[in-house]
Amino acid sequence: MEPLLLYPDPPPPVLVQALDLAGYPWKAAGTAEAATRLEPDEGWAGAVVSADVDPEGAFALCRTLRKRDLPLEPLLVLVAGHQLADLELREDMFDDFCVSPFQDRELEARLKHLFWRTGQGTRPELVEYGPLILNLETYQAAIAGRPLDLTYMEYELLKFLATHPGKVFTREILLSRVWGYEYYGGARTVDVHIRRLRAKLGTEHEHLISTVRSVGYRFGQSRWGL
Amino acid sequence: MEPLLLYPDPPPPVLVQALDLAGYPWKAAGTAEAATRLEPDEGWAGAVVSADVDPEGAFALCRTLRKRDLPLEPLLVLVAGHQLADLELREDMFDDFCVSPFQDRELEARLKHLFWRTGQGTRPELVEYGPLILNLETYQAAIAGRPLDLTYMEYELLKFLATHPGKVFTREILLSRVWGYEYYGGARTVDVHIRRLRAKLGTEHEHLISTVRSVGYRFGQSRWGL
DNA sequence: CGGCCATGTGAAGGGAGCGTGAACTGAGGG
DNA sequence: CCCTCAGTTCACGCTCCCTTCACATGGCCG
Repeated sequence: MEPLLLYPDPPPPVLVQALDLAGYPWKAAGTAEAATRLEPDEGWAGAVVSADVDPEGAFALCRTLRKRDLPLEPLLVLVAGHQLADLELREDMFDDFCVSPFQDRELEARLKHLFWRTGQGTRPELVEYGPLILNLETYQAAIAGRPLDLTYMEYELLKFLATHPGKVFTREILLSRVWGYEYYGGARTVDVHIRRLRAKLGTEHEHLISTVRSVGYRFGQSRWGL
Repeated sequence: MEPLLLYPDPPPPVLVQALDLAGYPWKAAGTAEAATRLEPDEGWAGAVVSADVDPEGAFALCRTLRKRDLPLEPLLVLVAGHQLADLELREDMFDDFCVSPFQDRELEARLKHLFWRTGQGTRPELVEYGPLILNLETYQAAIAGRPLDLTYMEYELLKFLATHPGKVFTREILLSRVWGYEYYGGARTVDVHIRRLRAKLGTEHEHLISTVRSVGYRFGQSRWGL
């Protein structure tokens, strides 16, 4: 799991304790610049911003995180009881809040519900097989969390193979199903695309596409076990 | 304002006190049948279900309210601290929760935030994505606070893209959805409008619209992991 | 071991797709 | 009538990548 972004730096000990107890990884940042600098390639899993010590800095950070090109979600703020009235003017800057002092398990329950909720709303149409994920709506692909930069034909070929895992296809079948029935070209074209796909999958995952000599190619495991 | 549905009947005095203090009208129901019988013509504004006395009955009611043709929203449950772990298995039965004993103003803040959040869905006068803001009522647009002077078609195109962030659309789909189903013209028209939009977004934000070669265009980015 | 066939590999060309500048059309206004 | 502006279309050129070919590699058979 990607780490949570915490504010301020260092974060309040009670917050750290609760997150460690719940098993959430985290990194702390004291400024928006630090948050950008420390951000993992896959982005933050979310943010927990403590606003009871430095409200101005905390909400300024919330605003910045929300205005990014890829808005940070979900965002949970910790507030003291006397700050509850201030939240009304900042509804758009957070997804949930927690009143200090809080129980460890309340924070954990809120994070769980937030992740569940934000995951529900934007459930895209996905093709998944092991570490491979294809997002059919956005034409994006990822292997083991790492984004894959695929060309159009590479994506179409991988999509076709991944939607029929374990099955072997001849080059001719692939040409007709992926390229189109009227396609007339050399069968070796398939080989080259398979090679590029393997290269982009990386040495760790290239075995996802296996060669069946004298027949064609197969994605994923064969179905002997079924 | 329509009344809130409360459970059980009679509701806990602390709950009644908090709601009366905040000015929310309410009616209590002890069973799902009573909830249906007492429901106003315009429907409930929401529900607050206290689960600390009778958890089984409370969550059974939640399930019933959620399974209706028009699911009741928003739904807030009150739980005792020791019940927090039970929430994980019932994520889909509530929108937010509050831990007893609670402060009056925490419940008020949670209801406010819930109404704000669910109100977003039914009243989208604003479209926001990161630094971009579209005001649908005034036909104004702004990027990172800077006003954008968009023409009609530019605005319509950007609005359509921004309301479906991450998703890729072909030129044909864009022509039919933005220009109109009966439109008959060259697909390159889309290219030119995309280019003008990028120019007006500025070099800092033009990457919000990305080209997916051989497919079409995409606004914003997609989230991975879920 | 040696021949043969199937597949992997590297490189090069050519064409499709898209960005870009500019012209054209029609509506609206002074 | 001329000017402006929005929308559309066109021509040009560049980039990318699909395709192809030649060669290398490797497995299977005698």
